[in-house]
Amino acid sequence: MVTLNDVAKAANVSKMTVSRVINHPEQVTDELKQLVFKAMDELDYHPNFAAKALAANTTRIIKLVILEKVDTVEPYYATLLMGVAQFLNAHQYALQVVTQKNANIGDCDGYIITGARNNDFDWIQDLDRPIILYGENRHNYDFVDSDNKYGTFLSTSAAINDGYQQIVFLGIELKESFEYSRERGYMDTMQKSGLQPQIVRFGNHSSEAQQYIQDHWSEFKKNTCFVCSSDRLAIGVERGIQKMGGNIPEDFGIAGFDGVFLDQIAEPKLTTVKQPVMAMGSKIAELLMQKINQASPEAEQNPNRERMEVMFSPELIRRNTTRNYHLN
Amino acid sequence: MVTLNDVAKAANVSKMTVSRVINHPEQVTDELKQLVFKAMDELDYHPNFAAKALAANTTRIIKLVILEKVDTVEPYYATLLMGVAQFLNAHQYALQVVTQKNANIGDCDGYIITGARNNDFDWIQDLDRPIILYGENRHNYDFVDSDNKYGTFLSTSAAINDGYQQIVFLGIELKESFEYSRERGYMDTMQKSGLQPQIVRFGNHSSEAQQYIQDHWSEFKKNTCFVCSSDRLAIGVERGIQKMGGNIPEDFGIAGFDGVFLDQIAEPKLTTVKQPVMAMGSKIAELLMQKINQASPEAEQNPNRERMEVMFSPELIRRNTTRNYHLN
DNA sequence: TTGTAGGCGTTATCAA
DNA sequence: TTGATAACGCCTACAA
Repeated sequence: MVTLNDVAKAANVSKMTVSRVINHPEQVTDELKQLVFKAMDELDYHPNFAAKALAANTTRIIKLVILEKVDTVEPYYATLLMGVAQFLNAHQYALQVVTQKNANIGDCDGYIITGARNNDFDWIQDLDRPIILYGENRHNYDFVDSDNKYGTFLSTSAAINDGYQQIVFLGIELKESFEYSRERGYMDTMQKSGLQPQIVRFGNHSSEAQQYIQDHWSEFKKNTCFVCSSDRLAIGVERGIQKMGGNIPEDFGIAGFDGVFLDQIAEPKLTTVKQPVMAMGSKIAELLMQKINQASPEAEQNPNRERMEVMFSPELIRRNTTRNYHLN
Repeated sequence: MVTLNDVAKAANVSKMTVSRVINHPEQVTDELKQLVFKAMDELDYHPNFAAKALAANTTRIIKLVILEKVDTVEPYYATLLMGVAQFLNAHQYALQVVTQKNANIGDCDGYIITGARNNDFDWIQDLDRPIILYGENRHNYDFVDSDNKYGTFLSTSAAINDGYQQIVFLGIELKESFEYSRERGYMDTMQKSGLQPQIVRFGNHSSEAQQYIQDHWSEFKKNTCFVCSSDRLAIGVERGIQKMGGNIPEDFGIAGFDGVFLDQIAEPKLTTVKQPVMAMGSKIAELLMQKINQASPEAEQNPNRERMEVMFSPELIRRNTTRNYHLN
């Protein structure tokens, strides 16, 4: 294993100079820097993760907390994780994937929390390291999310432009921030267009949405679009319409939300609001590292400090469940 | 932070004794052990990951290599990862999730490799740490997998017992070990029952399976069961049958393979061969740690050493795409 | 601007 | 069986 010392010898300097070239390059003359870089290169030097952590009295470990029942684990976690991992790897941080149950075993430098519901915040509050949440929240925690309101604005206004007359919103029966934002995006867009909003809500299961469509089939005139708060619901709607013999997308349109995996599984493939999950994962890691590096007890306590909220713009992917897919 | 030293003082012993209590308890008298345990407990001592790694000249990092295009990432990865993470966390190992591209950045103690295809083995061969693969292979690497042959034995023989007359196997067009095993399980079971096997193969996409069903609809008599090599294919079959107006499960049965996520998304829900993905994840981690702890250059080189192959028995989940779901 | 000394928490080695 | 010492690779603090 190549160490600082080896590089130092090769470059004919002390190991502190090498260390400085890495961590405080501005304190070293260009001349020496060149020598050191050359030596590092030739020896293929890679800093030792553990030694770094030990000396700095940090762990260089980030915990990714998944607050969902294990058997429910949504497919987007895999993608989110890839994004997180990418950034972390590049900055020599290791990852620990945990559930709430075993989250307190062992130390770490910071937390990424996903799937947090309102009743999780008691627990989250007790964590004593920097935290970034995946998902907007009303508890004043820093977060990264896609712009949920803008997302349903996109799908709702597309439905309007496509000429659907009746536009129904299928929401998730959950008193969570992201759901409110999605409903708001729909409401605002409808109102601006002078259209009558109509919202129904279910648990996030395709079967409930399907059942709803079948039970209320007579209420839907041709030329109706269903704007959904998730692809799961959208798939249920699609099945319900197919079962009742409705024509997609000519007479009935469907727009989903999420754009991870499920939208591709559906047939016809879903028009959906796609979240850039991978990029969001990287951003979360980036923000967390930023917080870790600035971390000071005062800063953390300061009620006036600015809250970090990063919203990614989702994108409307037009596919085969809304009319003008041929424009795509 | 509580260190070995703190515990040692509290227990009135040297820190080496404390260290031994943790790592070589058989070398310490019961008397002292009790004292040390008590002190550790009272102080809530947790060993320092980085210090351990530094002293032992290891990294205590395991790389999980995902060899798939990022946008394809299958949902089961999330579940597998939870299994791996669970074991690793319990043993103070950290995880690094990487793709092939960035797998060589930074050191590690071992590799877990998933999604390896035949053309990946050139690269895998160059890795110089213990390796466990997820998935059987013909390259003599240690692996954990579900018993693929047994899996299709289960689904095929259930189809026979359910009284389906014609039993068609839909395979994945891939020259990979797992696919051969699944086809073999079907073939053997058919032959033993004196039935005529019939195999067709596609890329692993639901649309291809659906198309096949529609194109060949006239060839399938009522009382046919489609045994599939993946839930993706099974979903396609289900759609094809529905489109053609076939009756599931009375006239046409479907059995999938995998049992992660997709089987639940289908409607009717799929009868499928479920792999215990979470448990397999834990087992992979366990085997890898075992290898790491025994690791010696000779052992690794020894061509006679026993290959580790752990097969998990999958389970047939009877749901609504085969006849006797009411038995469930 | 550069170098020296000491310490981070743990473990292997050797001595008692 | 137990304890003292040195080492792992890096970084901070201080000295030159």
